[in-house]
Amino acid sequence: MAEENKGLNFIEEIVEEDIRNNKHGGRILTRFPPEPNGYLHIGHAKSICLNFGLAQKYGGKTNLRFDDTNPVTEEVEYIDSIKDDYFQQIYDFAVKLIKAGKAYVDDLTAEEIANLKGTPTSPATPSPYRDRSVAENLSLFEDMKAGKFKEGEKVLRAKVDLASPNMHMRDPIMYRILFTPHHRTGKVWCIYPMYDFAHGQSDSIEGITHSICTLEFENHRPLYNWYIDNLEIFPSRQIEFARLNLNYTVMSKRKLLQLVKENLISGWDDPRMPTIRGMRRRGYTAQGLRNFATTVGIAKRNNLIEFSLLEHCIREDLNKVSTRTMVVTEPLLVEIVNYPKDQIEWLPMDNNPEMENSGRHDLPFSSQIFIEQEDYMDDPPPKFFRLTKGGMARLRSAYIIECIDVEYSSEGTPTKLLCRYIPESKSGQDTSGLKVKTTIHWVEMSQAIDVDLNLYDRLFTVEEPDKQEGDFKAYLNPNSLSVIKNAKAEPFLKQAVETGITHFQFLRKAYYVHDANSNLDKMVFNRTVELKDNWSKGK
RNA sequence: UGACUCAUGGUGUAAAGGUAGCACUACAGAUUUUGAUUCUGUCUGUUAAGGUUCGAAUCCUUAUGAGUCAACCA
Repeated sequence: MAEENKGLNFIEEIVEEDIRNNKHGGRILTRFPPEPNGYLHIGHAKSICLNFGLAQKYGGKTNLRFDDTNPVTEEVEYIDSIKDDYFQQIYDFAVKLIKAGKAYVDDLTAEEIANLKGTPTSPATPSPYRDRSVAENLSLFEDMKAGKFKEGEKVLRAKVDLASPNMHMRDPIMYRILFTPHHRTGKVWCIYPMYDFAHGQSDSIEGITHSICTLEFENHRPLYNWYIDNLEIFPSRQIEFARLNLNYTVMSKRKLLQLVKENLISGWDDPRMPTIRGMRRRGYTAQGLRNFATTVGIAKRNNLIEFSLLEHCIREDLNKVSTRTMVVTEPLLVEIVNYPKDQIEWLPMDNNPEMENSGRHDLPFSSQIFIEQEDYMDDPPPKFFRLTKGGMARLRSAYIIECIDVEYSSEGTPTKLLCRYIPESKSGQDTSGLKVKTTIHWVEMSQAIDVDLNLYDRLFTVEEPDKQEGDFKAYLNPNSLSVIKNAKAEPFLKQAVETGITHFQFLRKAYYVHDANSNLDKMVFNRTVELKDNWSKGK
C-alpha cells in the first residue's frame, strides 16, 4: 500500500492521510457554500472544482449549502443535499454554551465593545456584563429571541480569552438582533448567528469532514475549533488555501459590482468579466475552465496567475470541440477572372479535423469572393507567405489563385484583386504540381451572410489593477471591446447555429461563440480567444 | 511595533534528508491545405546568512520580503 504521494497538493495529502488513518471511517464530505448575494467568479470556479474534485477522487460527496446553480460542474449527481436551515440547532448550541458558563449576553453597544477590545499588543477589558449568571444569561437570550429588545441592544458573546493575541478569540459575538426578514425563514427569527458561529456549526451538523476555505480565514481557525471543542460536536476540519488571482482583472465582488453599477461594462455577464456567467458568454467552456482549475494547482502561497495560462486551457478544449468555419472579418473583394461568371460550385470542408466523425459541410465558390485584407500586401516584408501582386496562395478547401492585378481607391488602398485560378489545383484532387507557401480563408460573395463580431481584450491595462495608486477604474482598458459590423460568413454558419452549435473556430483567426442574446437575422459572435499567431508576433 | 501564514525559473506548481521535475510563457526547429494544432529542442530557479548532517529546497536559528487579523460582514 506504500503508494508514493507523488504530485499531490497539500489538501489531497491531508485527505489521503485521513483515509489511511480511517478518520471518520474514511468518509469524505466537502462543501461549497456560494454566497446568496453577488455572482460567482473564476475564483469560486476553482473552489468548486477543488471541493467537487476531491469528493469525486476519494469517493466522497459535496454539499452545496445554498440553493444555487452549479454552472461549472454541470453534473448535479455529486450534490448530496441542499441545506435546509439550521437556525434551531445553532440556537440550541448557543444555549448549551450559556449553560456551560461559556457565553454571556452583553448590553454594550457595538462601539463600546470595539473600544474595550484592546489592540493586538494589549489585552481587552472585560465587559461589565461578562459575569452574569447562567440563569440571567439564559433568560436574556430567550428574550432576545422573543424580540423583546431592539436591534443593537444586546448581543450574545462567547467567553473565550480576552488576552489572546488573536483578536477573534476576544469574546467574539455569537448572536446579534436583526429584525430584517430572512429570505427563507421570513420573520421566524430576529436573532442571527455570526459567520463564526454559523459556518462551522453547519459544517458540523452536516458532518463535513474537510471544510475548505481561503487564506483570510486562517485566523478564524482557532475559534472554529474552540466552538467545536466546547460544544463537543462533530469535528469538521477547516483547511485554508490561497485564493485565485488573475492578472489584468479584478476579483473582489465590491469592485466587480462597481463596474456593473457604473455601467463600465454591460453587466455581470459581460464577456470581459471574470464571472462564470461572463466567461460562459465569452465562450469559455466548462471543460476549459476545469482544465484551468486543475492546472493552477492548490497551495497556500499568494499567487498571480497569468491570463495566458487561462487562454491556453480554453484553447486546449476549444481546439478539440469547435466547429471550423470561414469568416472574413475585414473583406477585400477578389474577382477570379478566368472562372465562369454566374457559376457556383459547392466544395466540401471538414467540420473539425481534430474530431473523428465530425463530418463535412459544403461551401459555395464563384468568381467573386472575399479574402481578409491583411492576407494581401503590395510590398510584403520578408517571409510574408500570403498573397502579393504576381504571387500565389491557396484558398482553403478550394483552388490556388494567382494575383494578376489590383484596383486601388483614391487613397491608394487596394479595393479589388484580380486573380486567376488554377483549375487543376482543386483541393483534394490537385494535379497542378504547384507549391504555395500558405492557405488563406475566404468567403463567396453572393452567398455570404453578414454577422457582427465582438472582439474582446483584457479588461485592464495593468496586471494588478487593485494594487495601483488611485482608483482602479482608471486602469480600465479603453479597447477591451471593439465591434466589427458586417463581417462576411459562409452560409453554413447560420445553419450550424440553427442546429444548436455554439462554439466555432473562424479559421486562422480565433475561436468565437454565438451570442445567445442575438437573433438569427443578425447573428452576433463573441471572440473567445484568438488563435496563437506566431506571424504577427514576430513582426 | 503582537499573533497566524507563506517564500522553488518570467508565471504557477511538484520533489515527505539522497538526480531540482512538470505546465504555461519566451525563443529556435520539424510537420502542416489554419503562420493554428501536433512534435522536438533551448533559456531561466530553491529569498539571504548561519547551523545540524556523509548529504539540506526539505530540519533548526536569525534576518528579509509578502499576506491576513482589532464589523453586531462573510
